[in-house]
Amino acid sequence: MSLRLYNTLSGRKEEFVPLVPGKVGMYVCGVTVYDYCHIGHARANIVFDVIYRYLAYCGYAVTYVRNYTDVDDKIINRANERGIDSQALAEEFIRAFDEDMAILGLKKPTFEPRATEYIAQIIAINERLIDRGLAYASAGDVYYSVDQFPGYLKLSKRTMEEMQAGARIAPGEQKRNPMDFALWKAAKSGEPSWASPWGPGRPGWHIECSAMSSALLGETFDIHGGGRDLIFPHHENEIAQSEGASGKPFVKYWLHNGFVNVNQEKMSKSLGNFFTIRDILKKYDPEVVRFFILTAHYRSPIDFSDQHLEDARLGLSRFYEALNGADEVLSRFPVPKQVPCPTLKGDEREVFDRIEMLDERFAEAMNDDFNTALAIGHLFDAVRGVNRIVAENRFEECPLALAVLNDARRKLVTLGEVLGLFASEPAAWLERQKGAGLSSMGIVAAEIESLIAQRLQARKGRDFARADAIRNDLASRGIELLDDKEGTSWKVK
RNA sequence: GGCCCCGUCGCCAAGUGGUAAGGCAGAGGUCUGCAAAACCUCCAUCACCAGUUCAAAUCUGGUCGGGGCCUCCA
Repeated sequence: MSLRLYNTLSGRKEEFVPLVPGKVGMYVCGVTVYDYCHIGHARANIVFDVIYRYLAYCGYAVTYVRNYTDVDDKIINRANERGIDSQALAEEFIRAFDEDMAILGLKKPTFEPRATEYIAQIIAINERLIDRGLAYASAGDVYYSVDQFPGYLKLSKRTMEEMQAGARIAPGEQKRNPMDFALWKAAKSGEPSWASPWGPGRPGWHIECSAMSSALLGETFDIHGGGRDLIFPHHENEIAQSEGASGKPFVKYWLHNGFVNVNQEKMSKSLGNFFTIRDILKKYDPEVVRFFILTAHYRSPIDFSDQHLEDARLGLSRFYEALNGADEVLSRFPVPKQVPCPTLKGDEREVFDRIEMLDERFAEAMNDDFNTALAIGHLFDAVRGVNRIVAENRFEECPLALAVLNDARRKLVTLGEVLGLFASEPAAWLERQKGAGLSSMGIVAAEIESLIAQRLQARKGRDFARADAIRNDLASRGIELLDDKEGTSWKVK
């Protein structure tokens, strides 16, 4: 059973064969740091975080590079608006990005280079492209001559005619072809600049990724990822630059994640309908956001809405409730060395087998182009298995059930970690949810506890009308009471 | 205008040739003083039409509906 992934370049799923056995070089386009990240960035970064984790789980030594583009028109414009230095602005949003990603539970990539640290390499690629006749200097700018690169548009699968037919590009005065793009821009006053053979200037948009990826991963590497919207022009231009300069294939597998929509409409900066990660985290647990994103396949569009996040919260709670239930049992019963079960029932066997098979089924799903939605479906099966074993409560006569329960718990946590999920202590996570729910409902725990005590008295006196009145009152305020042998607990509905 | 994607149960969502995963919601049952939670059982033939095939949600053509790219954007 091998990993297959959808390669945008070929337009189909392919078996993953790394260039060097056992190793993977992966580059993912990070952010241009001029503003806070939105939920679309969250999706892209979470998706590739999971891909990174899964490749490592499969035993690959992964070198993961995710860049910061810290020099760009937008950064300069925004800095000028605020009257501050563009490098200071970039620093501010690099920090914000790091904070957001940390809260969302992202693992740190192997390298997080910044464009401005690679100016020398950028200039070297420019020179190389000019030498090879693929680029030309013009009035302090350098442009890529797309006519000279035969493979241009092979990633986005379009033709020059198609592009130009609908293009709203005004031919720049210095460009030979309106499709040509800037590799280097001559400095204007008030802009950051570096010395170059063409005079002071700064890099164009796409060149920084070609420079950083080749410096850290080599001229050819395995996986390059990013959002769909980067296919054209960004990744197309990266190919032209990198392959033009090296004469070698640039990337073996191109992976692109789908968009986040808001109310069925694409969320984008230009439409202004975007939510920042910070806004969302005021309302939702970061793990709920991650769970929501991973319940759909990474290439499908997902629709962001309160309802869908609420659904995700319920789904994730189900996992933590089950883990918590397992913990309670396991804290009461030691897992025995010998695990006989003299009276194993047929359907019990089935439950145990499904848990036994969990790793394989998970891997099978993930091996099919990182199908996290299917993988989570399998994990839900294990949840039902755990709940069932706990409900059966046959640990005295069937120690095997305890061993399987322990096994299931361990597997859920291990596989969950591949997805970046279930890292919290279940009891603590559930407590946090209760706390967060309460603060938005204007009720305090002490009041609930007091009402529970009153209800207990009523029940003792068999005054069930009174007891039920209290329960209904709480229910109408969003608090659910749960009676069991140990007493009464509560949770936020 | 050119190119491309999508349309699966009330909602979300897997499934790309062999007879529809999973979650939420719903119905019935077990448990319970009654509930809740949990467990058990039930709950879709895949927008529409016409083809290809022994066999199609999955392939082809068409229709309708939704969305994207061609411009900064994850």
